[in-house]
Amino acid sequence: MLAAKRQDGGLFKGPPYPGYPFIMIPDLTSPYLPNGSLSPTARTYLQMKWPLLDVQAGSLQSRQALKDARSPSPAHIVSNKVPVVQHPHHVHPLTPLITYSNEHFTPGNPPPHLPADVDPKTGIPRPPHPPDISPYYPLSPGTVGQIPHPLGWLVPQQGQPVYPITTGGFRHPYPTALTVNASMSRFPPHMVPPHHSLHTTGIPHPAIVTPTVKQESSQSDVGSLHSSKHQDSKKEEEKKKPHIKKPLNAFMLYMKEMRAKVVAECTLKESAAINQILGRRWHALSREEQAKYYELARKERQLHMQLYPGWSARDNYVGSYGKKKKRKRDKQPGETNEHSECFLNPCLSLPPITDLSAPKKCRARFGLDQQNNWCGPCRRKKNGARFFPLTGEEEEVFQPSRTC
DNA sequence: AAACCTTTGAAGTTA
DNA sequence: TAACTTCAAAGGTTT
Repeated sequence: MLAAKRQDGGLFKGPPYPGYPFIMIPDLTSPYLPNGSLSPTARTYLQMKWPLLDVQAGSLQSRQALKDARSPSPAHIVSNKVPVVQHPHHVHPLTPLITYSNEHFTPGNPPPHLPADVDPKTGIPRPPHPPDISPYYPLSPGTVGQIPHPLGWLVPQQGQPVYPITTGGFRHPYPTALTVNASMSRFPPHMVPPHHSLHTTGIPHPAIVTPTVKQESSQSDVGSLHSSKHQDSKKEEEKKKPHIKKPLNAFMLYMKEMRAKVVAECTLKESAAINQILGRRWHALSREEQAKYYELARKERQLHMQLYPGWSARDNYVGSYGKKKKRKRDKQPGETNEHSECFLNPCLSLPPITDLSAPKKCRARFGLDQQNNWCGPCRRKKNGARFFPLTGEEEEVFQPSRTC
């Protein structure tokens, strides 16, 4: 219950940036920018994500927003921002938002004169990503209109039934709207039929990961030694149960969109380093820009709730999916990050990070405007922080502390 | 081959 | 209720 309350946006815990709810609440009912135009983010997202999903019957707070979101007629929707083709194995199905127009995410954007990207694997120069097309969707010119909608599982295809009712012959990554509704109406959450590992196209949904054969075999090996019938049946259930991934949070959505761009900008290829850059860029975003992602993340959660009423993040915790507990590498206090030097790369237009291990949780959690909520160590560190007015970005220069 | 690294945020668990 | 933990993505690196 609590989770549901938290997810519906009505009882949001204080967001990292206080401006978020106040910015976004009006946006719930209007995906339009202050200038009156529909924001590309909302435009693309809403057009693609909510054309058909019936969310009005429930009790979520933003029903009206969703209703409104679905309302715009095609004439209202500028199609030039709908370039998306979803690679079934790489793109989250809930990721039409990847279609954001870059123009709205200028912070940290590279200068236009930057050279074309080079594929790190092939060495072949990659064409620059068209501003309207997500870098996650490599499209050849003229193919946009031919490529299935990234939300094909939600969007009607020409000449095809919108929501084919499938039978046991197929597994669906996400249930179609019909099956969603059916499951919602016919089954209590814990009994939602797990028949959604594959889309009607047969393409496995990236958000749903079926345990691998190897995992299953290893489980069965163990089971052969110690299992009882009860344990076997339990494992059978687990085998059948698809792994429904968590909905992406705002930062994850941002990362997904911006990763390719950052990779293209500099020579770094290591995700950990890229993520550090993305984290800094995230903080460099204006609140309005961040708010877009928070809003999208909120809708992701809503949609996820609609699709998987009985799902809980707990389902993905260690043990329920057969993952081994992560091993932790001991990192000595003060140990410098091996990638620090990478941040000297001028392509980042950011100052070098002196101490990458410095925690930022208070800043991340409360934001700069609520420093009174920060823990003591973070406040002290903040006092010693150095600012770089050129980028407007804060750079902390202090000894690492594990306090926060 | 599997875990690690690294980021933020959501949500779960623990004390 | 605060603090802590896990997981979500990504892919090169480490074990």
